[in-house]
Amino acid sequence: MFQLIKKNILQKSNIQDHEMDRFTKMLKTEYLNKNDFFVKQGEYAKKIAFVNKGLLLAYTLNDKGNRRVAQIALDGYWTTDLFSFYSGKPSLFTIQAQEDCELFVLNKSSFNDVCSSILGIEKFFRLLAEEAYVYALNRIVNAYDKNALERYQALLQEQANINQRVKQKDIASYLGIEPQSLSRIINSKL
Amino acid sequence: MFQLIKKNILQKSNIQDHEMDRFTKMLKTEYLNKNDFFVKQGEYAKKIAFVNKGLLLAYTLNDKGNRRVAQIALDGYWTTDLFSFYSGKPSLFTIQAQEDCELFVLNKSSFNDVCSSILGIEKFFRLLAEEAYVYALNRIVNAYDKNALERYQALLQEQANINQRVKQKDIASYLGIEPQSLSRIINSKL
DNA sequence: CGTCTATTTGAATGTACTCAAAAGCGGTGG
DNA sequence: CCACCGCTTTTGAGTACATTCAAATAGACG
Repeated sequence: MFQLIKKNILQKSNIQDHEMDRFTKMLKTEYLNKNDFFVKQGEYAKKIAFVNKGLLLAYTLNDKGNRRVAQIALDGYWTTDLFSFYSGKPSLFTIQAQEDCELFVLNKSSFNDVCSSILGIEKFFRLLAEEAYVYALNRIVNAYDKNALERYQALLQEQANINQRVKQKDIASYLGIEPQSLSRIINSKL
Repeated sequence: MFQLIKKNILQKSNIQDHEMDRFTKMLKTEYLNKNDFFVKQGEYAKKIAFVNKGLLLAYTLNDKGNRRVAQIALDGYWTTDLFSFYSGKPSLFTIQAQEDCELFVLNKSSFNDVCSSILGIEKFFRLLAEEAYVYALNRIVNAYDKNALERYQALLQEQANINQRVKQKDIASYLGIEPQSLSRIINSKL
């Protein structure tokens, strides 16, 4: 049941078996149906989720009322509105299931508990956040220095099968372009 | 001597006085002259620095050989090439002093030591990374949904005096535009 | 003072956007 | 089971914001 999350954690931090067991006992399994919300923009993110199976998108509504996809969370990813989760302020993003999902969830107090009481878990989440930051910083640089085609190709390189699971318009949004533009890019490459 | 860094840490994590003393004893003070390098792209980031005084820029060279400024580190900021520091691989960014700097520095083993041995320091760095990630994610969304003028205004809002310390061309680079464009933006607002 | 770099200004260009509409696809109900 | 409806993707034409190339001016540093 917990193979994926255990593997995920052990990649970054050495956790003893008995500590890992204590950790997994704190997890609550939650199921979301396609289009269900994990958190809505403006509400409060009280939980953090490991995606054991499924797919969620984190997006904001921009000035024109369109989605801007900030994050694509596939199996093996952690997701929440981190700003809200950790500041207690309203969420900046809506996080919505794009497929039926199986999540392992920690609420805020469980999260704080496991961080402070289980040796190695706080370190795991530090490394997770650092890695996410490194990745985000590179997205910023690419947003400015790469054109839409290059960004699309780079994404396919990382996540070869993403266009089989994520709608083209959502990939476009994630890449910072309009769906029409991505369509043109894809159909003019020949 | 350590007021600024103590304040910085206590904002995120409760650290006992004696632990804080142990922590500050691990710090090495380093001075950089203007234009000195903290780390160069392609080399190895072996240290992480708290900027007690001064200003550094982190940038990469893009395909055309131009700087792309990814990060502006003023007094009170932490900086390093986090990717290199934590993976041991070559740096993606060059970090260079733009003013004479006073830094408090930890090498990798000191950093790992203080994280694992001082209660609250690992938590501090987790929260620091999480906050940086949240900030970066918002920069991505703004890169895509705001135009150059809006991004410039938002930056001035956050860091009102940044244009007195950072060259216009470096601000332009940080905002993802060419120096000519920022010049036009500034001089056509009237 | 002279040189090098930064900033400003001009004109032409290009990438992606906007508005618009057609075609394709998928789910739902008659 | 097929017809319909809504949403996604494609395609076209005109537009806009920022870029590129170019050159002049201003400013900083030795």
